[in-house]
Amino acid sequence: MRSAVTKYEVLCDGLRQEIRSKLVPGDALDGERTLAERLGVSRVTVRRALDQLDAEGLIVRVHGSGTYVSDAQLIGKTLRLTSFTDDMCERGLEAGAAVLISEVIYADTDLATFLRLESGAEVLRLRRLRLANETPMALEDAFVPLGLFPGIEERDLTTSLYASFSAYGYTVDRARQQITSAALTEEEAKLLDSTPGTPALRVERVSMDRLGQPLEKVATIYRSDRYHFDITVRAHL
Amino acid sequence: MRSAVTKYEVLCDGLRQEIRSKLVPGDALDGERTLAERLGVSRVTVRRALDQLDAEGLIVRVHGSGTYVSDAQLIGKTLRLTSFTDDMCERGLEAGAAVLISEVIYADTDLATFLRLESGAEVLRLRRLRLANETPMALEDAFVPLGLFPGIEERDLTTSLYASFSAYGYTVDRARQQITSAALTEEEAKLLDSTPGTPALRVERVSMDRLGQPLEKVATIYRSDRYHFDITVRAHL
DNA sequence: CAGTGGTCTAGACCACCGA
DNA sequence: CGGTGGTCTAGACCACTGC
Repeated sequence: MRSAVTKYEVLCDGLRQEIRSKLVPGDALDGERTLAERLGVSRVTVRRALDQLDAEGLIVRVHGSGTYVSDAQLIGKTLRLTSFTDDMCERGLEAGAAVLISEVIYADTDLATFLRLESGAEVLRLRRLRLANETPMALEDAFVPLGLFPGIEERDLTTSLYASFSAYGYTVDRARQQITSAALTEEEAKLLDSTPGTPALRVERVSMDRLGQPLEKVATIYRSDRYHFDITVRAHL
Repeated sequence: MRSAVTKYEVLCDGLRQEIRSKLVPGDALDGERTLAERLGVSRVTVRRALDQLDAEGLIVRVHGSGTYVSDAQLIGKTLRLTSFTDDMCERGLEAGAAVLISEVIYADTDLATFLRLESGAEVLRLRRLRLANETPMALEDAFVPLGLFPGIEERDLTTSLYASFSAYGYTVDRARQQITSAALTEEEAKLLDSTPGTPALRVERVSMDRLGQPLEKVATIYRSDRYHFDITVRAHL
């Protein structure tokens, strides 16, 4: 847990707390000027905090009327990028991974393009079975450039890759995902404890840091009876 | 096209233009103070515009160094809620719809919960085949509360429902989507010009306005060989 | 009409980067 | 060190809501 440092972060946390504990959906918050005075900050700072809560969907601001607590439970929080591990945590399950293949390969032109490398560059290929409470959920093929993460193949690969990345000073900021569906092959079905031909979700993801540097390319097959995507998308940008 | 009214919107558009036309990824923008002076606005306003572009992934700000154009093409634009019609437009295809069923039904408890109605309330059920350039892409079942949209069943239902909504003063602000996969049934396969058992993407969506009022519930089956989801998700928030 | 949120300003100080 | 972005302020005016 990192503590908030800026005033608006503190304010945000405080308001979140207040909303969760004292208020119910539909309740009005204090006006911006009132909040500013009560908390000893400027109105601009209050607004910045409220902007944040608005973006999170916790509050609704109505021009000329006031600021209200929204139906938080109706607004899925997901739209946020999460790792498989976080994902399972949120569902109250324990994430695990069994490493099936861990090998150093040389990027073909296709992979090199995705990861912005020269073709032939060294890449760790990591094939893992992802588990939730010991149950197979997904089959994952990750490709990680060794140029960025030298020696990563020696680390513990049964947990979140994102955690390992941060040991090298890289943080995943965003990811581009492509979601399709496909029938399970015989091998996939065997590993996922299912039957061949069953429809499954196939997700290809390229994760990047804040500067757009690709950190990994992952292809994952999810058992669609055990996993689905829950996303909230917004219109205004 | 609606024209921008506020200064920061104008600024945003101007900067977007400049980035697209004069600059390439990696180029530095003018400093915030320089921009403010050049454009005759305050620095706060400049920052607000830059915040916007940052959120869109068009620029990268580096503390102590400067603001730079990011690799725009690597950052998928989608994360924005789009209607099928918009979606097809963006891909350069012409969207169409063939109405298969249009009937008034009474909400069962399940549907009533999703749409926040009392069970038994009147709802328009609209089953449509969605087309792109005449080719079947998806099969859609939409449920629209007639209490909010009286007489909507008399309107042109071969285009975007979202457009009809705005005629009633409602705008879709966000939607909660659940993405799974399923095998095509015989009926679905027939309509989609495919074969039964083929894996397809199944999306359930509840669209809401800014206040969280549910406007429609839609279940859609996409031919996964012709359609996939392309989304960019972000970590920070 | 008074009170709300929305926009905008001019100026201050801090933290960080690179020469 | 100077220049950059990041945070914060006090105060102004506008647009909208609801009585």
